[in-house]
Amino acid sequence: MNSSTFRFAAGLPQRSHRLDANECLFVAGQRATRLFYVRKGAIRLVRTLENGANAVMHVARAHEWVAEASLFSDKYHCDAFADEPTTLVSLSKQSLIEHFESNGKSAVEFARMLASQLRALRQMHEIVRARRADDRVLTWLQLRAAGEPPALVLDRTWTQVADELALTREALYRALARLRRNGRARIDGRHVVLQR
Amino acid sequence: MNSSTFRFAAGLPQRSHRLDANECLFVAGQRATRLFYVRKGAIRLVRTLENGANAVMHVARAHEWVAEASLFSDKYHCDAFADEPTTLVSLSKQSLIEHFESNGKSAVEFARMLASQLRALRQMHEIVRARRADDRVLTWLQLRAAGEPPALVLDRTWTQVADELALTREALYRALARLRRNGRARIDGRHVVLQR
DNA sequence: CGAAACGTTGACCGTTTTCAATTACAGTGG
DNA sequence: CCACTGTAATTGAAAACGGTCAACGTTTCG
Repeated sequence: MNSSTFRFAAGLPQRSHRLDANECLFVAGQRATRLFYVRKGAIRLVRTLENGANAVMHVARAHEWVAEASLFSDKYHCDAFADEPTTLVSLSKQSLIEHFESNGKSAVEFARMLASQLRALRQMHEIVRARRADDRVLTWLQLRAAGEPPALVLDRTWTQVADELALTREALYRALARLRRNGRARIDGRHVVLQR
Repeated sequence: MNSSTFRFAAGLPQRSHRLDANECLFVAGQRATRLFYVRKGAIRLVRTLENGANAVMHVARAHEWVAEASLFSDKYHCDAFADEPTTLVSLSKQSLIEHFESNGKSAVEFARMLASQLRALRQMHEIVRARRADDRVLTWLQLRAAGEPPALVLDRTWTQVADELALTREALYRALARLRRNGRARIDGRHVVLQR
């Protein structure tokens, strides 16, 4: 997903944007003429349901595109708000599509990025479908660990990991404690070594 | 996702395949030279983790592609098995990529399909992240309902819905019963009308 | 026709959430 | 340099919720 740089958009005119926390980037129904890329911060995509409830559809973080799908639709179908102070760049959809259509290699690059996001999301989706916290945590660690024995160093806080796994941080800490007790993993701060 | 027909692959040489239930389509590590499309049945993509555990990464059903991501990688990174008797067609990756690179419009079509899958999956992902069964069910129904009052007719069994929502069917029925009791929805067989 | 799957509900059990409290640490302003 | 504030990390106890098991009627399909 970090490979989602501008390789395929090189040379196209860009605009910069800066939003404060909770500031609105666009709302559902608005004509979608530009595609956004998050430089720093995060954008929350929210869909307002018929009964007024809100469903968060996605949170686009630094180095991710915002609603790539809108590249292919006339209107945005979500509201977009900054989760925190955020800087973005944007491209004209029209010029981007024209660029792709006349430059297949760029289009393939873009498709490659979409496919990679899809693969990553499928992974997370299957993990979150697991019912027990231990399964989610262990699978997540295993998918990230490398080497013999498999090991990794976290690049974020455990609290953030808990959120990704759709667990409370308490549940995550307890799962980690169990893994440690059962000898399935050695965990020291952000360093993890899986056993067996 | 059903729009993921062969528009963008028209004219390219294709091969047909037929698998029995549990028959293997490919294994992780094998060179990925062809891209598969499910005509009928379903293909289960399984990743075997370092400790021998299996994680189902995805189930590709009729009218879906199998591991589009492998279009961009040398090797398959999952094992693929037929969930039931399944028929597929396949295309040479190389000819497909060449086709895309020289024909931007087709590449954009392909990207459009990937983006639509991504959007759909993000939706389901956010739903499954919800902790309470009622929230998952209600959000799922609201996203599908249309009209005034919002209503829908299921195109599948409630058991299949339960699986999509990562709930047991019992939990789903109880959630439906609660929605009915609270007056949030009128449910009769596969017909649902949301209230308020 | 019979078996398998679907639909539905109750009781009980296991796991997670919630609430609460404590320690540790990093950044901030006086 | 230090008290001060906010967040992360950690654990316990009680409450809420979904899973599992069980039972039963109904529908579907070979």
